[in-house]
Amino acid sequence: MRPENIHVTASAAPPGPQHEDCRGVASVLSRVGDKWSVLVIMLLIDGPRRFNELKRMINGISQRMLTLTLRGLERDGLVTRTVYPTIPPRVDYELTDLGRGLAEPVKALGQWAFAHLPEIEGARGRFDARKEE
Amino acid sequence: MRPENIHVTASAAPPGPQHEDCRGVASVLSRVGDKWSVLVIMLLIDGPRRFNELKRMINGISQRMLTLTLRGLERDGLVTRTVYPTIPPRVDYELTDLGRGLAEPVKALGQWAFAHLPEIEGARGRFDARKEE
DNA sequence: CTGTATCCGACGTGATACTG
DNA sequence: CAGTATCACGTCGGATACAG
Repeated sequence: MRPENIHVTASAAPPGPQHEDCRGVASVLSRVGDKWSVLVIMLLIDGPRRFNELKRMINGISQRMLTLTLRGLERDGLVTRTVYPTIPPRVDYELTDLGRGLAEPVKALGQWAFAHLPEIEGARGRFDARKEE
Repeated sequence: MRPENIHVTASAAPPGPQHEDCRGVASVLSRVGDKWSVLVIMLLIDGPRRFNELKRMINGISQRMLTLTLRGLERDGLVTRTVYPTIPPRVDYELTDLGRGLAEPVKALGQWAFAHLPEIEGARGRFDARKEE
């Protein structure tokens, strides 16, 4: 997210530019669009998880991506990272209140998506079919 | 969006894999994460718009990206594209019922993001500050 | 006006190897 | 176990030029 000018948030019409809080909003939206972030949030909803625990649950994510995803979530204050200096080391990730708050609208969106999947996939099919003559 | 295995949707816990509708859900979520798509949807909420009208309203989007974004939305059945074979040509884009439906949870998410921007940016600032010693 | 085609650099992502 | 570092590759996105 590094666009320069955007003019929305819930506005419209030709009148003119609005604010630039949109950039911030956009950065949050893109986190939702991020494949792994949403997944991780969902998995953390009912309690803290360890690193490899998450890795196994997701199946298909690389170590690298999981690390980056968790860092991003931590940076945004959505999850906490607590290290137990035992050996072997143990790190727990847990949703913050903020994270749990975000989970709600995200779930709503997910449910909408799930409910309308047939329509969307149908539309895609028709669109694609029409294009290849 | 071409991951292979994901195990969520609203689930959790170690139990086991779920379905693979998640891939579909993920594809919808990534559309929301897409910077431009959400913007365009918001702009179309109160009526149809022409191509260049959208282009001007967004300011910063390239012609290419606007075209691609609109194609994507059209493909998913979220917007309709109607061509008036006048000269010069005129093309209107309008939200479908499905598109308007999607706009709702998206707005909810946008409002949450807007409301919690301060917290998030604060968290980011603290996180970044801590890292550079 | 509304696109499509091409070039090209920037970034995201997975695979792999190595460290505390 | 929980990361970091490096590399190689593919895609995304902007700029530009051109077409209907």
